[in-house]
Amino acid sequence: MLPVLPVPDLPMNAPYHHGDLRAAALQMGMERLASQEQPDLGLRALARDLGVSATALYRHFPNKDALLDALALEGLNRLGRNQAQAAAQAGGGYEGFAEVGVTYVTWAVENPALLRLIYNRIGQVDLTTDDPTAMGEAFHQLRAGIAAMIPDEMSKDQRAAAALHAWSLVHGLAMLILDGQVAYDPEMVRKVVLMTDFKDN
Amino acid sequence: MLPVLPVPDLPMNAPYHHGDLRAAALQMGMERLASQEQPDLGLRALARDLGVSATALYRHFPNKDALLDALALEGLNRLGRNQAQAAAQAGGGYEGFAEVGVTYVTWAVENPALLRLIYNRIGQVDLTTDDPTAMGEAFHQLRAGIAAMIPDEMSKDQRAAAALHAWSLVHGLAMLILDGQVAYDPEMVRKVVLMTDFKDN
DNA sequence: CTCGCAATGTTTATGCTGTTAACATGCCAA
DNA sequence: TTGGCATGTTAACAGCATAAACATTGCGAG
Repeated sequence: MLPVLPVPDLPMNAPYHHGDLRAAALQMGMERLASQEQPDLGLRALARDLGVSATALYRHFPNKDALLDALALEGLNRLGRNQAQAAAQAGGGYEGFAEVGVTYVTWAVENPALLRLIYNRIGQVDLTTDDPTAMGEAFHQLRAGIAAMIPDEMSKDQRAAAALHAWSLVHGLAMLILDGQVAYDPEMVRKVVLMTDFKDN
Repeated sequence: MLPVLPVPDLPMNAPYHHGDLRAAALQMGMERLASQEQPDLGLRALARDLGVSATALYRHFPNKDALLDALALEGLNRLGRNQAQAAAQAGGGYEGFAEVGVTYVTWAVENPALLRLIYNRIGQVDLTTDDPTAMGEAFHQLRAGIAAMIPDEMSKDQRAAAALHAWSLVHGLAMLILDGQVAYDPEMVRKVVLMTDFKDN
């Protein structure tokens, strides 16, 4: 009794085969990226894991780049939320500033392929796409999250320089770690981040 | 009189077709990298430009990765020499430190594909290769060039942290510029680099 | 001087990739 | 109920790295 019969009315059991592929592709793509180091995906392998034909994805994405852009945008939103949350939780001043920086590096270490994908894709966004401002908007949010920790009493130019300094520092440190040039160590990250001088030069 | 006859003893006139391919491949590869943004090479295109068959390169390199590794190593040596020269020319102290940092970013802006190739390749060097220490040695030289500008009176730990800070900062800034996140401006670079505080925290 | 071998280059072939076109299926609206 | 549109599949193409078999060249030993 209680046989498991296929219910055609409920698309939740089979969400993609005749349901919401694209969402499934994006989710599977994110899982793939989460479990590997390099941001190389491969349409055929992805379709195979989805139990779908290789060319089915072309009904939902014009090409591979569009799929990767969508994944990069999702990753960028996650990163932006992560930074905003860290900025909100952290106290003000120098200590909080370091906390946000450590958060960025930690996220990068935990999501290497996603971080790489974000910066790989952002450089070559086609502004003629249907949603041209999405990427730029998400990056603006990331910058805002970083800039939130800069002391208020600084001049506008100084604030911009400080924000760029902070971004460059944590991004470079993250990249060096991801590329295997330096081992990840939260203590070391904090120490390195705290070597920033907000005084005017 | 004085006819230009083919001198078979001098391989300089036709260096590759029956001469020194491999050297020609590396040279052509470097030229290719110098004239483009992305470090994607393509064996077939390279062989075509060399006027040689697609598979001819396999007589001199076990595979594409080996070719790219060789190019990355050459690029790393150039970068290391560039930094060493800058460290030697620059005065000591804070100002000289900034000069070396600006030099790194400038070189990266002028050699985008090469810088990307270096950091792409270094992460996955196979230590079982015939020359395992070449890459590590070149990177050690680069680190030494950066560390040369750190004040002498600092403790060993502080020196290490300061060197890592400097490397992360300039590398991250260079990457953000190469990825189109921030426009290149030498003044801005110098200002950002000078926001480093060597005092102990 | 010549013969033979090793180094070097070419041709052919294999399996991978992204991508397109032609064909099939299924759901929803008129 | 039926026609059309969204979605999926199959077949095919070009380009990629790579391997195997074949061709050629040049150099060194006899």
